[in-house]
Amino acid sequence: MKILENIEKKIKMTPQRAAILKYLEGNTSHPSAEDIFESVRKKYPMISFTTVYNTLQTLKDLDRVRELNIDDERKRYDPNVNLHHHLICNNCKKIVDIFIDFPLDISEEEAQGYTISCRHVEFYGLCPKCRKTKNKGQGNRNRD
Amino acid sequence: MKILENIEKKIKMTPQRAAILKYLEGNTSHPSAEDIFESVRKKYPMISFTTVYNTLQTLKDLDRVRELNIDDERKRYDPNVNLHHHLICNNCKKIVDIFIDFPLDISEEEAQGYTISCRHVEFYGLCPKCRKTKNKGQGNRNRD
DNA sequence: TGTTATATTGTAATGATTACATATTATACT
DNA sequence: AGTATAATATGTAATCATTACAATATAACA
Repeated sequence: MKILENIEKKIKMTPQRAAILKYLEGNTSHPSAEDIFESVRKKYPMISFTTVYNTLQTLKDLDRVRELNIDDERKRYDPNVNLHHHLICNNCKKIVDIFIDFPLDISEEEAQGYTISCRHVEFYGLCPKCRKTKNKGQGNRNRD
Repeated sequence: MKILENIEKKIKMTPQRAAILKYLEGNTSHPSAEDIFESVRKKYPMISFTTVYNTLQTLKDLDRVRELNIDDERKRYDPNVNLHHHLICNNCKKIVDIFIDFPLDISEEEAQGYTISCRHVEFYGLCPKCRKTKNKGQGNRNRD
């Protein structure tokens, strides 16, 4: 399901929300709240950071956005809520999707009494760009 | 390798560090910095939060501790640096270990040019205790 | 068009983590 | 054992992401 699909029926549509939704629709860059804020601000300079967080919360509640904890510095958001996994660059923090259905079933005993609701595989490594420029004093976050 | 093994040869040993190391050795509770601070403080009331963070940084640099991003509220630390995965309760944030070697190899194409250095599977769910007490206004972090 | 619930904004608060300057101390070398 | 010194501990302040809140504005619906 697309993030925008039928969303106007679920939430009150405002120009700010429309701009955030437009930015997120089909976006595979796994933006942080700040990324979203900075991008939307170009068209709506009056938008508030709080609105970005509020909208993300609303979208999370409606399962239209997934919050990722893979970046140790900030939360990242993914409008693709279908099952998939992620690969992050330890240097620039660029995240890419991994669409593989790994066998991750575990027994009840292994689950130690927990009821499991979801699974996520995180791959950590170095992206092609950072591998090339390693050992040159780099350490900057990706800003594609 | 145990966390304490040969560690005195690598770092300057102090009573504070010894207390932190003792707390971490064999600890499977995946404590936060605050957990460590509060526990160590019982014996060493003068210990500083900064010392806890500094020591954790030192241990990370020496690969004696692994920093976990699985809890969205705070970083958690694991003295077991051998390959394993984790299961977290969405309610109380209690984390348990999963010692299963899942097949997680991906092709070069699937890695999209990244050099992969490690893999981590995160399971999310509800622990037995929280499942029982659900819908009773609970929402509290685990404090075993 | 008016009403009203809901959203937006700006600012302030919070909470985790880091930076920094000063005081202390473990270690190595006489 | 005594001392030098490089590393560590401490306390406080700063930073950064995120959340709380109160006042204002507005989309949706009658």
